[in-house]
Amino acid sequence: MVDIRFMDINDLSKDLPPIISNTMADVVEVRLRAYLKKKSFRPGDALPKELELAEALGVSRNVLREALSRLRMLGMIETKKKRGMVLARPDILGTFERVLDPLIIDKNTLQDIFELRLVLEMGIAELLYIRKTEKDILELENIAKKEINLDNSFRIKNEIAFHGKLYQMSGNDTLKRFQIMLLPTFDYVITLEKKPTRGLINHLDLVEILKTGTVEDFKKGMQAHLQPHFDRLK
Amino acid sequence: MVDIRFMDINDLSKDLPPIISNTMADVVEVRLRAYLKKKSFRPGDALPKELELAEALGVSRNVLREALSRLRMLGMIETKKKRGMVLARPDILGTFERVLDPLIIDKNTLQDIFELRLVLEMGIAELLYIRKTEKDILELENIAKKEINLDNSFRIKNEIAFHGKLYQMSGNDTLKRFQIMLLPTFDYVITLEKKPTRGLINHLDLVEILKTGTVEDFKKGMQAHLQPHFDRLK
DNA sequence: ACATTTGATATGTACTACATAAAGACTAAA
DNA sequence: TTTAGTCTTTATGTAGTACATATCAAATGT
Repeated sequence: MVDIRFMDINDLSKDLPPIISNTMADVVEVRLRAYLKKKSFRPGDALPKELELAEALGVSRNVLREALSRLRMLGMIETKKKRGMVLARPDILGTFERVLDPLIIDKNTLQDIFELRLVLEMGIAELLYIRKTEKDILELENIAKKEINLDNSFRIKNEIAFHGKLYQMSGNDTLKRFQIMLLPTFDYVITLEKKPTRGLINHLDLVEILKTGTVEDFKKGMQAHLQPHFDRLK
Repeated sequence: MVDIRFMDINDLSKDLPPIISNTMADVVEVRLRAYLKKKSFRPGDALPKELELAEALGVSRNVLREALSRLRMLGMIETKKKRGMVLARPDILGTFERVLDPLIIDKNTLQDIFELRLVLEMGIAELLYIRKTEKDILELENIAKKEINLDNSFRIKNEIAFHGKLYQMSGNDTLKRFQIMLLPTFDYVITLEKKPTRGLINHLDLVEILKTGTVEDFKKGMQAHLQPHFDRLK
């Protein structure tokens, strides 16, 4: 027998996990997911109508609609007025952007995302060299040239343009669209650093490497370019 | 005046963007987002009650609740019985996992995600070397050792375990949780390749490099490890 | 055979009513 | 005074009904 007088609050919360009161809508949402999964609908397939679903699940149409609303927001289903509902192809990143957009991201997550950006830009070299074109490099160069003497606010925009172009050059749509997720980090950096820290390698240098250098050169260049940021990590 | 006979379909769709029949719930969702953003609530702050919000927006409580339900699902707000609260840490990836789970991802996206994985693993080296610990390396080694002779199905699990451990060692929670997003790609690879293609460097080699080698060594090692995959890209 | 109208139907919105849980106030006992 | 118990108030959760609206499909007219 355990003497409860000697149990501290931590042990207690460990033994008694908080009761998660699932609302009906939550349950219905999960059930619907399982249903879609089980019946393995193909995109475009018609779903039963709301009333039928509500009745089958034994909930009011209200509750069912709340659940449906969530799935619809995630792009998992689409509803037309009379057509009923069909299974759709969820736009993976579309949902992401919605969450991230108006967000007061807490500092830890922001830091996480910033690091994620570093990782992406360090790892993008191979794709770049597989898919870069003359035209792309020219555009990138134009972006880099513009930044010669810009004040701070325009500098950020140019940063975004440059690195965004790199993502686009990777030829990977999903990656490209990730930029939206990374946008907050560009401001974040500015607030972190007192004065613009510049690596040994700037954007124009990177462009030059893309033109004439090897993948290895580019990796080293990007590393040097981002070095100031890495130095701040711990 | 433009002669419509000479306008092709592209110009037309440009001038007449498709009508997106925003349902009230959609609008309310957006409005609520803007509201939260503007007022920049702190975590735990109480929101006006449903009736007040509904009245202010001029919609029924039903519609409002659909919108609230979505925000709740995204983790942007939490509602307790007597007071609605705003949550500051919308679980960015939590929503992701929900969408991705039962998903029939189309092939292009799957390919995109696979490439994303390659990019991440190529770029993770710096973080790893900043944060790796003896204990982590030991655990990683144990995972690598287990895979010596496994049949195919267990091999996938081990792949996942190994690379998952790498993500975890990066010390970046967001990155770690990305693994869930990447999981489908592991199967994807298997279906792509006829026989298990192995790079010149295997998992145990990578562990060895982590122990004694430099960051540069590890980058080269990872590159060699993933080379077969890069070879397939175009 | 084609264009128009009309009816049926499924989703969208509104409103009402009640259940339930939680916070706060109030009371009684140690 | 503090603690435990009860009651009241209140905001959310759930159910049900009614009607609006858009769309498909069949019926109708030319």
